[in-house]
Amino acid sequence: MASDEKLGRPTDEDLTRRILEAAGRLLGENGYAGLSVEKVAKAVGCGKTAIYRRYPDKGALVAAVLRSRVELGAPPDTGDVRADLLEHARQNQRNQELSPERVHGMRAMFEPDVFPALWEGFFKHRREQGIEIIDRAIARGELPADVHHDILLDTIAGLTLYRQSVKRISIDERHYVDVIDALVTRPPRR
Amino acid sequence: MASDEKLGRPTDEDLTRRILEAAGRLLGENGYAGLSVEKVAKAVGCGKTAIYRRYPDKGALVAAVLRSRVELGAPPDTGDVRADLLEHARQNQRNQELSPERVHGMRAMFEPDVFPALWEGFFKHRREQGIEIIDRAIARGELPADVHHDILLDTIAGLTLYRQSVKRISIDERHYVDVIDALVTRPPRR
DNA sequence: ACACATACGAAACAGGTCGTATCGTATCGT
DNA sequence: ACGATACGATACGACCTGTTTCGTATGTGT
Repeated sequence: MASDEKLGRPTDEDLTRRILEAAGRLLGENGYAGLSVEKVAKAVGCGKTAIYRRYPDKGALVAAVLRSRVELGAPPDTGDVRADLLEHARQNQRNQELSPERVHGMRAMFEPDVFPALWEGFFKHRREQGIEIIDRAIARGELPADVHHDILLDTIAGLTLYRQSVKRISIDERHYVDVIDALVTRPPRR
Repeated sequence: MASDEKLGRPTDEDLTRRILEAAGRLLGENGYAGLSVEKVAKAVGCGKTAIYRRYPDKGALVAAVLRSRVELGAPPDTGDVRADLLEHARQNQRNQELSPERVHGMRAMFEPDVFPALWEGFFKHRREQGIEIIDRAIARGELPADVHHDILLDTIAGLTLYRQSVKRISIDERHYVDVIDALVTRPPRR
């Protein structure tokens, strides 16, 4: 039995890092369609083999790039639902906030070959964190028991998504506060 | 001088219609990347020439498909801002409401070669209609003069976008009413 | 009737891309 | 030393984009 170590030459993790870095840069510059695996290999100075061994196809590579640039920290728990939702919104914004060129990267999440992996690895998790925030608020009596979790969360998430991916403009924290205040004061019901 | 008629054989408008129809169907089935101009030509029974004469590239073709399926009716003017915004939101939803397979078509709007044409031909126009609704509401005293037009409109538009393109679920009219009510009651300020 | 201008379908083309396969070589554990 | 795997290089088939060329069809102006 001896060891759990894998046999053979180990995968070069530093190479993995460089692949994701270069792919991210090229994705930001040229968009999903303009990104070619061959260019990534060229930029890194490796062969296509190294890339295809790690990711089954281009979509998986791009999904990995996006996930590597996203944070999935613990959901905030300040005791105040407005503060929690504000931090939740901030996290949304940070995860989507890319430099102007890289808006292409963000939009790549809608590619049919990219989205499913991102839903499983990211959106689902984010939703669960939001649900937690709201459930705690209900328990504290800050929100009515029949509040519509998803509508409330999707409104906040949608504002960021629309701004970043359509209009390419970030949102002032003050405006998040206004929208969250409105939604908490008159919450959508089931 | 005589006539304004164009010289030569006139463009076959029925063929144009069939091209957009077939392109829309294939786009819905296979997404943007899975759509090929050659397949469209094959489906229609025409040559690629006929397509490239109408649209300079694949992106323009897809943009034309999306615009052909979108309504840009007059902005509602009921005298009540809540009713106007609800109709505005309904229009958003109708414009994005595609059968499940066709969610691919919707997402194609984020393609770098498609988006610019759609911004000019659609989003900009929709925004102007929303601004009009809000300005009339301010004039009637239903909204404060320092309301933040874009944040209010983007919140409504974002909810639909997030739901349709990320979660693929339509929104009950009742929930639009709730969200709009909250936003009008405590509007985001400048 | 006839010339002209344009649209049409078919086909070939160059350039790029994806993803696979095949080399020989390098680097690990046993 | 040996087996197993990663690595770089290269070639490959299949497909796609967008251009061009050809002969043909269909309109207008004289």
